[in-house]
Amino acid sequence: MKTKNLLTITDIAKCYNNSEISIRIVLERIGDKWSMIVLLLLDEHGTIRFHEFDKIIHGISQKVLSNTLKALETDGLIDRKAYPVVPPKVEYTLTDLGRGLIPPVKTLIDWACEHSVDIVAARKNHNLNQGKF
Amino acid sequence: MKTKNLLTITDIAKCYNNSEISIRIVLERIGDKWSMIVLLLLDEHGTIRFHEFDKIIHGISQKVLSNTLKALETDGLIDRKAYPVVPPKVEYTLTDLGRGLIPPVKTLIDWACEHSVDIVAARKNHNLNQGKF
DNA sequence: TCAGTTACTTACCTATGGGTTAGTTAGATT
DNA sequence: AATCTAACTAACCCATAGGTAAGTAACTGA
Repeated sequence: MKTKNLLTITDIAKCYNNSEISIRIVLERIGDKWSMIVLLLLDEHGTIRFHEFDKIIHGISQKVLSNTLKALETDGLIDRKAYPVVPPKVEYTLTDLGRGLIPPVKTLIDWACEHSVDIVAARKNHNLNQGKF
Repeated sequence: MKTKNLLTITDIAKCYNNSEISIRIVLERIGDKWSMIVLLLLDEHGTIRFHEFDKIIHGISQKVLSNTLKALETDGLIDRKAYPVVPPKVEYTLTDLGRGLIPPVKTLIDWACEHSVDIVAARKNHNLNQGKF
């Protein structure tokens, strides 16, 4: 049997002059439930305070919001500025690095908004063929 | 106190003439550990058989590979063609829908390969400042 | 007859993401 | 003295993603 000359994911990544780690790092950071949304909102608003996020992102809990912001900050995508006042005031903004991530993310979202209908249709169709529903 | 006129994620999505559901649908599909990698490999190779995936994707288990492929097929991103032979032969390819997803995904990966270094550096720096390590 | 091949499933387990609710801090305001 | 506010943290729980190991189906070739 002739074996195809298969490229591994590492090979592909090497074409991009980098290892598969790069891909994983970014996927793990922004592939979660809220990170992309936080980044997009910051891009729209410029600056957002903690309790503002809490209000405008429907369904996120304070704990998870806190975790998400902390992770994004740790990875240099957003900036946290705390004012020494009472009650506390903390402002979040995009860093340059985070701002750079916006275009690729938007490209993805553009596709999502155009094609999520197709995905849902395919899903429905597939389930019909499987006799579900 | 003057309240800012904050845009919710729904508002933002509406600018794209679509609901936040679109975003979530796509994020949930390709935000997992392996989907993007499978799509990229299919884009590179055109056609891949099950056990070929098994070999070229380092670290994926047969169960998870099976789940991933099934999910991508259900959502119309890849095509599964089974030949009635023994031992079995099954070929996976991208659908038109799946092929369309490649450019946005690559845009993201390009960014990842360029900037994962910055993320890692930020992470290290942050941990140093926190006195960790 | 028995091993080999391919594409899976099945049973099982663990780590983790994310949710809920309640508590804390500390000065400003009433 | 009591209450309010903003930004969290802590304790707890559950569902699920993903991993391991083993099994199955069904024909081929030795």
